[in-house]
Amino acid sequence: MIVDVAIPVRVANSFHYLIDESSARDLSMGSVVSVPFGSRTTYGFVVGFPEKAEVESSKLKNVLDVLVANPVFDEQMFKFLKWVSDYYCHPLGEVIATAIPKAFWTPRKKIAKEIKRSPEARAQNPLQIEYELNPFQKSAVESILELSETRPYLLHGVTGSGKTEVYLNVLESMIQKDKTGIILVPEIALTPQLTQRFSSRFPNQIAVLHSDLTPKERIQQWDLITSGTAKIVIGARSAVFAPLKNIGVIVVDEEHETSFKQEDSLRYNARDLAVVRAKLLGAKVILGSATPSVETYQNAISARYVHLKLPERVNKRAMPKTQFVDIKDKHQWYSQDISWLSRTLVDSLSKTLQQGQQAMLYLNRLGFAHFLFCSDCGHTWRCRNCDVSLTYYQNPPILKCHYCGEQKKVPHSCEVCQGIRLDTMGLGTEQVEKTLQSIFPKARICRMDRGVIKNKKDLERILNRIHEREVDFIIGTQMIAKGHDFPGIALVGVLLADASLNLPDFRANERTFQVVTQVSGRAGRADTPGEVIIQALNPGHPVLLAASHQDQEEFYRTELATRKLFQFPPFHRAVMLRFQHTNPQRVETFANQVVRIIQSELNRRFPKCQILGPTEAPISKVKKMYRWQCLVKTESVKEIQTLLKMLFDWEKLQKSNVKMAVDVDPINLL
DNA sequence: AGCACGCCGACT
DNA sequence: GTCGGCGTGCTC
Repeated sequence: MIVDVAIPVRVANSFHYLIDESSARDLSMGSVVSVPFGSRTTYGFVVGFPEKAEVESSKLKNVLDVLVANPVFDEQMFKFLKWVSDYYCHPLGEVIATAIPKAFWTPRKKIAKEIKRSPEARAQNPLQIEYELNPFQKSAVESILELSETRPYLLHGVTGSGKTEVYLNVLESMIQKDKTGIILVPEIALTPQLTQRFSSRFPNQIAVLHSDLTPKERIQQWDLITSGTAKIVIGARSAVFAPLKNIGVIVVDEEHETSFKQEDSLRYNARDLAVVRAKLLGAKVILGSATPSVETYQNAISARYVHLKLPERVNKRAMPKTQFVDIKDKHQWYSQDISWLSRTLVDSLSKTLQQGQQAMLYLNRLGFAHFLFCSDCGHTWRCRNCDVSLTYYQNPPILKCHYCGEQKKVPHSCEVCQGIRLDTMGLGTEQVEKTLQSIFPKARICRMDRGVIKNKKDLERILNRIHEREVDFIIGTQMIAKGHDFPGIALVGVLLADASLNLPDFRANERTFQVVTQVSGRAGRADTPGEVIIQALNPGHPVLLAASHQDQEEFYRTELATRKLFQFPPFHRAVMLRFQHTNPQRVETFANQVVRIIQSELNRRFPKCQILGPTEAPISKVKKMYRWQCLVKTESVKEIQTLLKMLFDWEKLQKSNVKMAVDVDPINLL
């Protein structure tokens, strides 16, 4: 007999093997087998039983062993995995290996009989508070449970409007109907509160999957899922593949977050896959956000999705008051040499401190300063492997590359002219902390960024200190914008609000709008409305105005008009082709060749498709590899797929050793 | 992705 | 003379 085996390698096709009838009897779709592959032995997944082989039968080798006879995926899951493989143009074997990692199906010596609880589940709160749903929440839940509706839902609610409570109620109803659910969150290690709320509402029925688990914990959680003990899976993007049976709903919380996109190997977007998987299963899918992605928003207003709104904060907390400071204006500066901090903000900080309240400052840059330079000759320190400047850290004193991680000691003199007058430029969170500490010597200041928070424990410790009011000022990067519940923030300051508006990325406006809205939403307490101060070079920028007035419709209207005009997503689909090689000449030549071929093919078959580039990538060198890229834009997914299939043939024809990677629906254009 | 095969530089 | 560098090509 012949079996079709998908092997986790970077080769598009699957491979045929021979197996004798008796061994084949306990084999089925989804079994794992061990096979000879070239000069080595590897494993693969059985994906078919073809009548006859496509290659001459003398070439066929025998299956060596059946590793797992019991299928590791069922028919429905296979359909999904196949879809993923086709859509992202990624080898099926690698897709399966990504979805169902080796650790989970590798036969284990003893299967734990007693059900072990995850740390999250153990920390359950026995006190279960029943919340009264407000009318908006109530009607959202009813609408989602409406059986005849099959479209995805956008649950669009301002910060603090009680989206989680809606998820909980929907889940409750699903569990009653003996169905299960998946909750996808961006970086679960950073959202202990959400997990706790679910654990206390559904004791002993939760499995948690995220990157901070030990291998052992991970397997335990997986066992909870496959054994049917866990009815609800909470996890980061890979949880979209969770092998739950009878899924009734998939929730994507903070659906606009870019961390749902995997940026290496199989470049999938878990939010999009949630929609696809739910559709294949006939399950409900809920995308929740206070600041939906432009793609999702367009789907909602065009009625492809059901648009549910939660316009009110729970307990009717007032929205914060916002004021802008024009930081170009020297009169606004706190002092002559501190141009990034305004008197207005310092005054408000000082008031907040006096009143015993907490303030939060947002700046999206790690370290002390953007780069180090020599005041004598102008030399700047850059990474040897990547075409970027090295970030200057003061504590401990190092120069570090944010792309490859390489670091070195801070020099005392210039490596070019031996001058010793070294200086820094560009602001980072370390510097903000240091400066504020000198202005407010008594203030208790903490930083929240990747520099100080390495894991879940660090985060929990800092969150606890904030909750216990052991901290007055919190300085942070993106991390503070991400859905943590800070009950006592009276003041929020955004230091350089327009820094991110000028990135070479068609989503620069969207990102800025989202982060400013989200950070602003942290301000305000149950009893007092909060205050937001936005410092910017161009404080009148419509994106900042829209974010501060919470005038969302205005933002989406203008942004959608721009996207339409320039034929960007969501009106056109995009595929990024990335070329990499250690030799800059060869990448350039190859990228140009490929683009020329695509261009002629497009002219002939898909005149509406267009191709931009090739251009050198904005970060032209990373880890010693020179990077070129081009962007293909098309109106239909089908065209994209046809195009990509052709591309693979070309790639083979070229026999080039320049690496070409395909990124369907790219998020990161750098 | 691995892994082997193959053709050029510095070592006992 | 060999060890090993990584460029190239293939895997049912």
